[in-house]
Amino acid sequence: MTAMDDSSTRGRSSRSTGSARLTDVARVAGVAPMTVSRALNRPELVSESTRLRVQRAVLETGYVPNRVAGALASSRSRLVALLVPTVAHSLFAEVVQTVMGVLAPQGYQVLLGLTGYTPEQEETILETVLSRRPDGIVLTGCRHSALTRQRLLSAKVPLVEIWDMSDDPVDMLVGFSHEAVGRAVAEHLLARGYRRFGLISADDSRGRRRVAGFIAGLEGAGEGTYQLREVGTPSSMPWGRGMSAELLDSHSLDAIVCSSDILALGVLAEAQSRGLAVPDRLAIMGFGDSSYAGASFPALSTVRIDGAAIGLRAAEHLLQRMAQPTFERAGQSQDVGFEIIDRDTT
Amino acid sequence: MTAMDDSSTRGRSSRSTGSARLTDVARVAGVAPMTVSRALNRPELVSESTRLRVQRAVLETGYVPNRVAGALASSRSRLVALLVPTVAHSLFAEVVQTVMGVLAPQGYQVLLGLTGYTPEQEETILETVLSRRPDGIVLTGCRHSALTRQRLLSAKVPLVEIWDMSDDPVDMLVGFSHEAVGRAVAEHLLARGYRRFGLISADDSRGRRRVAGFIAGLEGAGEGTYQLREVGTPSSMPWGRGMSAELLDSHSLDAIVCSSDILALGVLAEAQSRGLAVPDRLAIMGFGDSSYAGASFPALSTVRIDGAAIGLRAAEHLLQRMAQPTFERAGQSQDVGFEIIDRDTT
DNA sequence: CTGTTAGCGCGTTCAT
DNA sequence: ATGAACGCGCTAACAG
Repeated sequence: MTAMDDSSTRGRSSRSTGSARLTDVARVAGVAPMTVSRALNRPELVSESTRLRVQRAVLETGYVPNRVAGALASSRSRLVALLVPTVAHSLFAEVVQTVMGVLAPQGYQVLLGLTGYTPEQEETILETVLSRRPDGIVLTGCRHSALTRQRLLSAKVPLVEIWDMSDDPVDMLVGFSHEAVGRAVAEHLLARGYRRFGLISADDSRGRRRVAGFIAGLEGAGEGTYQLREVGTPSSMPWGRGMSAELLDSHSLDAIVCSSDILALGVLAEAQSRGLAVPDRLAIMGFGDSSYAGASFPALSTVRIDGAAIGLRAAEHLLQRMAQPTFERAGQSQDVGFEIIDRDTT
Repeated sequence: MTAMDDSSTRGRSSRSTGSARLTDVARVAGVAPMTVSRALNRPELVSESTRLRVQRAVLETGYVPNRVAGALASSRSRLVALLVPTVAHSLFAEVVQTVMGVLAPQGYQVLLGLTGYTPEQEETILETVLSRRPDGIVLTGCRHSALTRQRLLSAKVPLVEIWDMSDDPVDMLVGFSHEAVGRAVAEHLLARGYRRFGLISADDSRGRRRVAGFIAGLEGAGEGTYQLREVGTPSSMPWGRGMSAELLDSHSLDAIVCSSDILALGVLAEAQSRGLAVPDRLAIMGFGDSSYAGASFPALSTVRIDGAAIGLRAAEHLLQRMAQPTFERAGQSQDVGFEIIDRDTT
């Protein structure tokens, strides 16, 4: 049914195998190219009969619209850039899932960028991403290099920064404060009587800010001691298990605070193998918990981050702004907060 | 430094804020647009002096190339479509990471598509993806709808199907046989003396084929009984814990086989809370293990899938093919296999 | 409701 | 080593 009609002398010489174009459909349907374009993009502006003829012609030619031409002509790419450090972390994977789940039904496709955890990579990737002229950008974090920030500002594209908090967002912002997380965890654990802490953190800037917040929390209370260890990426259970073993061998600890839930599971494995009662002899605090580890291993405490809510709101803000004809920075922040979940809680 | 030079009368009326174009850079540099294009894309064809003038002009204008125009003019999008069911699963996240890790340094950007687990979604997403004219496609699975397969064939784009095995790949294929996994697990566990099995599988077609392979393995051996349960997506520890609790309440079981490692962790939690020795009283078999759960909880067995190897090879095959000037289907398959990891192994 | 005209910003091709 | 002309496939803007 979709055979290429041989009678149609294709436009130029070497288009040996190229797919059908709008003009091909138009010729087959016996209408002008513009009418085909309308029949496809704004069917309500076209009469029923021609719409049907066009549909038939589309099937007959096997036409697939060329959106790169469309984007160039209309200055609307229907592309959203989504920049996250990694997808190999359940938290960011959750964000990607929800953002795409909202955008895809609205006809937006996602250009994914993996920025790692360094501003340099972010800078490079942002440049290549901007060259696609996306209609919107979702970007993880809000501590950018000067050049990144400048490009963001001059790009005149709706932008949502996520997963962090700042006083002067570039445009829109949905996230939470990492310092606040650290401080809250410190206060929470101190209140429950823990005093000697091990900290296992991934080598990433936001993780370090959570650690800094934690330490500030201890200092503010004038109590508690801590040992800090950094692990490489990607975080994994063996890292958590190995680092906690090292910490427990050399120090007497009440509690271990991890920068992800997967590290916390590794710590749990180590505690179990040592016969340490969790959380009575040793408290274990994770971060994120998008796989709901805490629901299955209730001895695990965690800082629950609602990645789905962040993704959802970011995508919705973006959609709203992309729908507006005039570009204007919003300058609004939304703090979705976090929740410390503990076996004692609820 | 990047101020828009006001003396330059921008081409047309309403480009109030549009970014600089190639012609703008050319004017500032005092050369022809074509020379700027070359200085940027093929610097070796341009004299050192003009190259430097162009570089300066680029900085001065804040020029960011418009790759949608470039793609239209050159018929090379430098875009690779990557279609996976989800990224909220460590296995596919690992594939995404490695594919992007290989492609980004080569100047390719990734258009991500989430197909869920249904051929219908795959069909829809493939259509929108093809409209961007990607230079290559990585697609999960090889059981497509008729329309999908036809579009794939007529798209004339290098394609790698991954994560499955087939006799007649559309183009290139890197994966493993799900039936073989199921059968191997059955034989492995039977050989170790297990007989009464619980199967917890996600509601996905490849998972079902692994289950079918497992059952075929039992029937081939003429031994073993099984109870099957399906869980919803996304898989999570609570699903594993809940389903295994239900199974263990109503049946006397030797072993529980899960369609993912995260389910297996939930089963482990349930076993621990019941005081069941693992794997002596109850064997637990996962699938994937890209978070290396088995390394930290050695009581867990698993079918180890090397998602990184799959992503790596897929990306490399694609790069090679995209570099070739003439399009030609390869028709080659690569079985990367799998490995059953058991506490008894090694 | 439908058609015509005129580019979108760039790379290919050929000339110099 | 550099430039000029042309068109990639589509849509905005206007006309009818």
